[in-house]
Parts: sequence; structure tokens; C-alpha cells
Amino acid sequence: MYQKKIPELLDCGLAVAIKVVGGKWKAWVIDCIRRGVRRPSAIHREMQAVNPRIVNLHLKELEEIGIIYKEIFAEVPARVEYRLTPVGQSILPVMEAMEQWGNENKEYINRHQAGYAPGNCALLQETN
Amino acid sequence: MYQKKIPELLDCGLAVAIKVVGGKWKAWVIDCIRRGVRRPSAIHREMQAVNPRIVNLHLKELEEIGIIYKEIFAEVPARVEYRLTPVGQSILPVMEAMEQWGNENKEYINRHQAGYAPGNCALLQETN
DNA sequence: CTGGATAGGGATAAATTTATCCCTATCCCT
DNA sequence: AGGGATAGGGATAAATTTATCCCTATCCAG
Repeated sequence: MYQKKIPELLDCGLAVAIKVVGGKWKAWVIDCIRRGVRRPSAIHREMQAVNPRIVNLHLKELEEIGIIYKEIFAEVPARVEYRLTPVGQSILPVMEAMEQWGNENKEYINRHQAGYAPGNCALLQETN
Repeated sequence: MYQKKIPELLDCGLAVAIKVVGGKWKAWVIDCIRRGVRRPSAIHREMQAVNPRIVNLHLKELEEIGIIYKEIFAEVPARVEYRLTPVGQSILPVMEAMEQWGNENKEYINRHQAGYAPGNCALLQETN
């Protein structure tokens, strides 16, 4: 794991929130788990576009900061499930607010910046 | 300016929101302007800890995506002021939600992760 | 025994963001 | 003439995050 050389500033609430949802794919991971896609393999399947190694890193970090927790079932083919902690659940409304604002304004933002490249991101689309 | 090699995915609202407030200091810049600290030199003075070059980059990007706009006064010592666009103002409640969540949970988050280093970040502290 | 699914991580490279250093240019004040 | 404030950016390095590749290990089905 990478050791930071510049200490993080997590005194500011906004910085803390960004640490949780600011990674390139972390919000997607959280959304998977929220919707019940709990097993690593299932998350990997849903997030085809993302390297599983990266997803694992996000899972580990989200677990370390207490957003998700891991249950390891002592079953035959070793089953693992991730779930949201209470704190993890408490950030969902914030994510929805971000998602909603973004959806309302993405055309505007994209219009104003150069280098827009269309892509696919089903993240949080079925939030309801 | 750095040219992206991997195209951005801005189809997802959350990704758009993170583009706006996700940078290391962007939220602080937005908060300065929101509070009336509008001139580049004033922003630099408030954000002592941050290299002015970086602040300028953030200002430029926020302007390019239409969150802030620049007014250049044809005055004697060339005055510049940044202000929030309507869309820029519309993200303030989202930022406040993030800030509030973070403040409520930062001890928890910090407790759960190793490598916590205290720091100072007055960002959005006087939001009211 | 071979193949596929499960969960996970080391080593390394690439991409991106932040940071540092230093330079231009105008104007005002002394 | 020199110093400081204003606004801004080039060149480059450092830090950090993402991406790729490939390996271990267990179990089950055929």
C-alpha cells in the first residue's frame, strides 16, 4: 500500500466526504453494495470496465475507514459479503444529492468545458 | 495544460459533482468566492498554505466549467474578481451537505483509518 | 486431472493531480 | 530607480491514484 508523504488534512468535513466518495470508482462500489451486490465477484462482474485490482483497493479502503464491513462466511467455497455500516448508509443521501445536482447540470458543465468525451456510466442510475 | 489520455466519463451525475468539488482545494476556492473573497490576491492570501499556482489552476478550471466567472475591471491597477455563476451557486447546498456529513463523521472516519495526521482546514467553517 | 469460480495481493507502469521555482508585465509609491 | 502589489503562466518535479500483468490458494464439477 502506498504511504502518503504529505499528511492528509481531514479536519475539514468536506475533505472527509471527498475521501469517501471522491475516488474514481468508489461511489460506484458503494452503490453496488447499497443495491445488494455484495460479493466481490459480483461487484467485479457489474464493474466490468474497471480493473478488479482497483476495485479491491477501493473495497479495502472503504472498509478501513468504516464505510463498509466484510463478512466472511465459513462456508465451503469461502464466501465474502460486504455491507454498508451505519455510517456508510448515512452518506447515501449526500451521494444522492451529488448525483442529482450532477444530473441536472451535466449538460451545462460539459458544454462549458472542452475535451468532452462521451462515455457510459450507469452509476446510481437506478437510484429510487 | 495537461491533456487527458483516458477520456473522462461525465455521464454520471456523481462524477460531474466530483469534478467540481473533488479537487484537493477546489471546494475551498469556491467557498472563498461564496463568502466574498473574490480577488485572486485575496484568495491567495486566505489560502496561504496552498501554492498560488495551484489556486490559479483551480480558478481556471472552475471558470472553464462554468462554476465561476471572471470580471476584469478596466481600472488603473487591473482588477479582477471572480463570482459564482447561478450553477455555481446551485452547488452550495450540496457542498454544505457534504461538509455537514463530514463534520458529523470525521472522528469516526479518522478513528477507523491509520495514518491520521491532524491539520488545519478552515474550509466552510463559518458557513451559516 | 483440467478448468473455472472464489478471494486476494505483489510488482510495476501509466496517468493525473499537486507542488516548486521562476519569469513576464503593468502600475503605484517613495 | 527600486520595491511592492496586481494578475498570470512555463517548465519541471513530486506525489498520488489508476491501470496492467500475473501469481497464490481453495474448492467443485466433469
